[in-house]
Amino acid sequence: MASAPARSVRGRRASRPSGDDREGAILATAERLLGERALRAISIDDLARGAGISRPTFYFYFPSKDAVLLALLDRVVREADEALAAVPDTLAADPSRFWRECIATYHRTFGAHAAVTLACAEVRLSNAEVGALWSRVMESWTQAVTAAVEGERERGTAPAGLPARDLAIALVSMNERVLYSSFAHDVPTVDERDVVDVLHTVWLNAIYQTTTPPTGSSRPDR
Amino acid sequence: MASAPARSVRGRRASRPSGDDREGAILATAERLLGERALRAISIDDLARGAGISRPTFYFYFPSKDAVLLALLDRVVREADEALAAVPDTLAADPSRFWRECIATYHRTFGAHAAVTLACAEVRLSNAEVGALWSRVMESWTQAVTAAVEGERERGTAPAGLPARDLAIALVSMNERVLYSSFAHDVPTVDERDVVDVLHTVWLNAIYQTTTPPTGSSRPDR
DNA sequence: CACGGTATCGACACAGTGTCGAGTCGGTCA
DNA sequence: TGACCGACTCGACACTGTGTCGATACCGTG
Repeated sequence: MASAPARSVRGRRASRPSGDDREGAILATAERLLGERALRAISIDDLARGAGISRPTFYFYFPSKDAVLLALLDRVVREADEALAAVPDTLAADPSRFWRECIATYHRTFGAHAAVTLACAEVRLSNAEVGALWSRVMESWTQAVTAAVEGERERGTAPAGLPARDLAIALVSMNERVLYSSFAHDVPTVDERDVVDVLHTVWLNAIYQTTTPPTGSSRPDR
Repeated sequence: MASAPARSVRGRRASRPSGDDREGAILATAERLLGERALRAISIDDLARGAGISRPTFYFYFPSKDAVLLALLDRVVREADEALAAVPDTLAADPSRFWRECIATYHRTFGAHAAVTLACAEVRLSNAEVGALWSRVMESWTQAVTAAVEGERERGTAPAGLPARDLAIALVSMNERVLYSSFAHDVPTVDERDVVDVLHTVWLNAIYQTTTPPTGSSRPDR
């Protein structure tokens, strides 16, 4: 949906770099520059020059600077979806580990593209498309958590309490914000090495209302 | 020299409005326009015109658009500080009520200036001064919670667990994000009427690890 | 080889920001 | 009273960045 418009197959090996090369070059330049400064401090001219083209030519590939970021976010989101799908479903056997793995996976994936994540967190407030994709991620994460919590309650593992969806929203929101602060080195922030641990603990308390998780935490040493 | 007479039409009023009037007018215009659209869609010319002055004159009062927002935020923060200081310290007698009142106070105060709050949440990512003030609020809120949690633990009311500061950061961050979504009518979001309730419950679980709060909630009906 | 889609850029129009210098105005003091 | 000062005001300018348009070059295909 959010990927670049599917153009017909472009010319093969030619003396001139193909459009796909250019598109990739713009994307690569953008991610590199985002590591140095904020998107708002990167002009379209910077992006174009970095990709070896002129500013008007940039518009042949992307309608705006934000569209480049959207494409970048799209890649990261896809990566996160894949990584999350690869998390083994140990919810029944070892719920603590399951929640921890999910949280750690988000942390790892978005942390690996912190520059893009940070830029998107800012742009999503002003750009509807980035905002929509971001919301979609939050929503799907929320739905998955809601379902898992309801499952645990049916199994009798977790006690009843707040509507599962409300609880899920609160927890997912907390993760977003805490992870963001951690990537941005915001103040106040949790020590980078402890974030996953801290979030994990709050999740368990909120879902199971118990100090000691149902089964031992995979990293109880702090 | 040889100034055109047609040019000096302005300044008809008997007494010129004072600088304070202008400053207040700019602030008022800004808060009003922020209720209609985002800061980025408000030009300095809009602000100046709204205050009855020209664009260059705007710069006599504020160095930039962001500075106006900073002044606005400063007022809201002051208001929040006062409101919070007025919350009765029932931590020992009725902890549940105490936490609820604190959360509700933030919700009420910032909610009363949702437009300013929303604008600041966006600008703080790009403007260092707004960001610093915002961080200061987060930090002081965090420190207060940290101290209260430590107090509860010493009293034996709350069990040991996560370092109090880490727990505080996680909870305060959650509040910020959930309250923001609520004001912004973001997706996913908790129903406006339930936000305080939901946050309150998660706080109690995280701090006391118990389903039923130490003493009855002041609004258990949902 | 000419045709058409792909790709490219110079030049322009435009919106917004910030600054400068030239003023106006009301009050103070010699 | 009139020279002066500081608060206040704005027209005009310089600058930066965005987005568009029309002209043109390139290249595989018929």
